[in-house]
Amino acid sequence: MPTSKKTTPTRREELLATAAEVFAEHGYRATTVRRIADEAGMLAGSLYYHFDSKESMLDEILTGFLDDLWARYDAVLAAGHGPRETVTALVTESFREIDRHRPAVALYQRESAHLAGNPRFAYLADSRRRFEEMWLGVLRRGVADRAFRADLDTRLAYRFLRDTVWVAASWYRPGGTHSAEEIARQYLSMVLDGIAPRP
Amino acid sequence: MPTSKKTTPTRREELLATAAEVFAEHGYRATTVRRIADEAGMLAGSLYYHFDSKESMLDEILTGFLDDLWARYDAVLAAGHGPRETVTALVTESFREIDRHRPAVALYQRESAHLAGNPRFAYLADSRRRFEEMWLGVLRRGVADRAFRADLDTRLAYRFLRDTVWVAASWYRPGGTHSAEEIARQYLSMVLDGIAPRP
Amino acid sequence: MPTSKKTTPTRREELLATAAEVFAEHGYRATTVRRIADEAGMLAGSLYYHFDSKESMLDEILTGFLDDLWARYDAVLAAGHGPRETVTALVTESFREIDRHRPAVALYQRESAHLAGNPRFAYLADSRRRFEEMWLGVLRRGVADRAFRADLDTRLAYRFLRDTVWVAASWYRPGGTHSAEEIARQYLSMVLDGIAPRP
Amino acid sequence: MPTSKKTTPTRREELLATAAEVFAEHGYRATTVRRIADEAGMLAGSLYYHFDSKESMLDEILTGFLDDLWARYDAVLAAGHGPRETVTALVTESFREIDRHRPAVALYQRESAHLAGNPRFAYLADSRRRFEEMWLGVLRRGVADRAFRADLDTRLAYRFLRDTVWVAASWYRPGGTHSAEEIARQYLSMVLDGIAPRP
DNA sequence: CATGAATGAGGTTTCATTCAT
DNA sequence: GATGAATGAAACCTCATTCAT
Repeated sequence: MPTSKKTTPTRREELLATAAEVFAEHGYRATTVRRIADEAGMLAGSLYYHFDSKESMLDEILTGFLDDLWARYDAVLAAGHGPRETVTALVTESFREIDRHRPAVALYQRESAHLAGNPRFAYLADSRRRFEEMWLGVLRRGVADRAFRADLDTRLAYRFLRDTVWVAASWYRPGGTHSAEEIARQYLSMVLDGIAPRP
Repeated sequence: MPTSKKTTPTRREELLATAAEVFAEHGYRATTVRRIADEAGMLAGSLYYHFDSKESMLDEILTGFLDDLWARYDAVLAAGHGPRETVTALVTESFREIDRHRPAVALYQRESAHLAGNPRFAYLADSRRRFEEMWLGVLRRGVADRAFRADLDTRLAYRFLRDTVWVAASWYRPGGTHSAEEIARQYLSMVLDGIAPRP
Repeated sequence: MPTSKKTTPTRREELLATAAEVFAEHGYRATTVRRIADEAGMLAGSLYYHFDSKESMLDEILTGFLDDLWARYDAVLAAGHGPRETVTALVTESFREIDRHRPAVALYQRESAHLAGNPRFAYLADSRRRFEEMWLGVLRRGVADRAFRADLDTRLAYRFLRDTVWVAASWYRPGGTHSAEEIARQYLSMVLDGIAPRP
Repeated sequence: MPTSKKTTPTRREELLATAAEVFAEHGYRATTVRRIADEAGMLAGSLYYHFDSKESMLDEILTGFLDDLWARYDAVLAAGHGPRETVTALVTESFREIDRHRPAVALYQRESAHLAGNPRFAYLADSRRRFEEMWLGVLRRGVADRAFRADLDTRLAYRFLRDTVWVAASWYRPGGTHSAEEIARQYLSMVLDGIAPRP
């Protein structure tokens, strides 16, 4: 019986959620601070009572998402499952994360590549590296254990998995016909077993 | 009447290639006309001798790419292969297109969603629709023909394929270790047969 | 009967002292109300319980300083000394004033010129005029009395004295190696007798 | 027949002169970019074709002045005069500099203290140090040579001279009744010999 | 007395675009 | 074909000030 930790969100959190939504829809650059303020029912200047800059909103949105994501990934990795189960759990957690933080994930997908050059967002490159290590590790172990095909190009498979999962944030809508878990199951069946029928 | 077909590229074409490169790297909004001009070794104002506007550069880049792409897709569809072969051919052509027009593809991937609302770029929504119809048609026929698994969620598989292929434009570099055809083969083996070993 | 004459300073006075310090350091314009409030350990809005506006703080600081200064100058002038003694007394009182109200003096020196146009600060121009009259009077009397050199350009000497004294507020720090009186003595010896040795 | 080296000033130089004028009159902070542009007969944004920022205008004005000043001071020092002549020459050059670069000097006087903390303006602190060394050197040599009084407090005299000279920029107007050289002569007679008659 | 939150005016800066030369 | 200079709209941000609590 999980007691909801969610107390009433602070004004900051509300505003960040609004900002994330708009950023995700139009892109960071194309989003004006005025637009966010409009959406929040205040004047553009008023946002600066809560945040230092437009960039710091972006920063907070991305770190909030990544911190949460890694906490969950770490829990999965700590469980010590076999490769197939680990892939399953990681993909499932990823789709759950899209469910929880859709705008942040879409934003991350859209902007992280060119933000990574900015010192303030160096953690994006760090995260990307951990990501790569994590997936390559799981995939290689899977190949070694014969959980995955021996001829698998793990680097390519890593990119394939990474992209496939996160791009879903661009079309996924919480409360749609499929739950995050269902989408994860479908994706996994394609990735693990392919779309061609097994004999 | 010197219509240059594939001989030396015109100055326009050179400039468009430059613009596409910069757009792809930084995003359309974040790219300044001055930056494109710098890269082309001229002043910002001088670009307006060649193009009406920044938007018209974007337009020309995207139509150039889509016209080419559809010509090739249409050729594949006209060949009348079976579903598995058609998927194979379409995916292969897609990766070849990334090879030929990488910046344009990356740009398309990044910007098409929110450009679609702009009347000038209505053709993006049209293209997207044709895309969807094409893929859904192939996939459904494949399920009917038992070329693909009976339990395949074709809408989800469509998104999966679409995203998976195009996102590759964000990391693919022509002249890397894998040719476009090799990457296509690897992707197809994952999509068609999965990463788990077949019994 | 709590009229605080010179006992514990009221909160207003404390806040004005803080404001004067910050104004003097960064200039009036460059000083934000928030900065003053920070320094005073409160929020910007809270200052408005004590003062009408940022400008009224400036006003109070400047009038406080000028009222005090003129009371002292008037006492000197009323004493009816000769020119040399009067100059000595005025310069000494000026340095004492710097000692007592350093931030206010620095502020006055820095801002009075362009504040003088503002009707609210018309008293600055008045004060400047009285200043000029006072000094010119003393210097001219001194020349007439042969207390000062016959060839003295009194207008130039006036500016020289005025500037020389007040600019000291920008580097003087109370509690330094020299007392106000000592600095006054040194200044006077330079002004009255020059830095070259007297035969 | 000194051939005027002054070719027609570039647009940049014209704009800098305008900016310096306005900065000097109202202070750097209180001066809006729009005000400068108005004075120059253009729109605020147009200034950014010529300069990176308001700060870079300030920077260029100050470096232009200081470079010129030091070139002249260095020439004086290189001449190897005795202390009294050196002081005379330095003060005279200073007043000439006020004549040439009045707004820049006024600006320097008004803003250098609090700009010095800004890394971009570190050269202000450097210049101030060289200034101090130069003056202290001359004064000490003068005391040793008996050109100046034995009891002279050289540190105090340095400040006295420094301030006295530069503050004149706040009231000096080129083309007034006194030439720069005349003012210098008067100042020097006060500083060197005092305002009291010599016996 | 003080806080937290907001306003609104105005500031600096960016940038696509124009145009005479 | 290209340059140098400018426009003008709109962006981000600052800050004195207000006010309910």
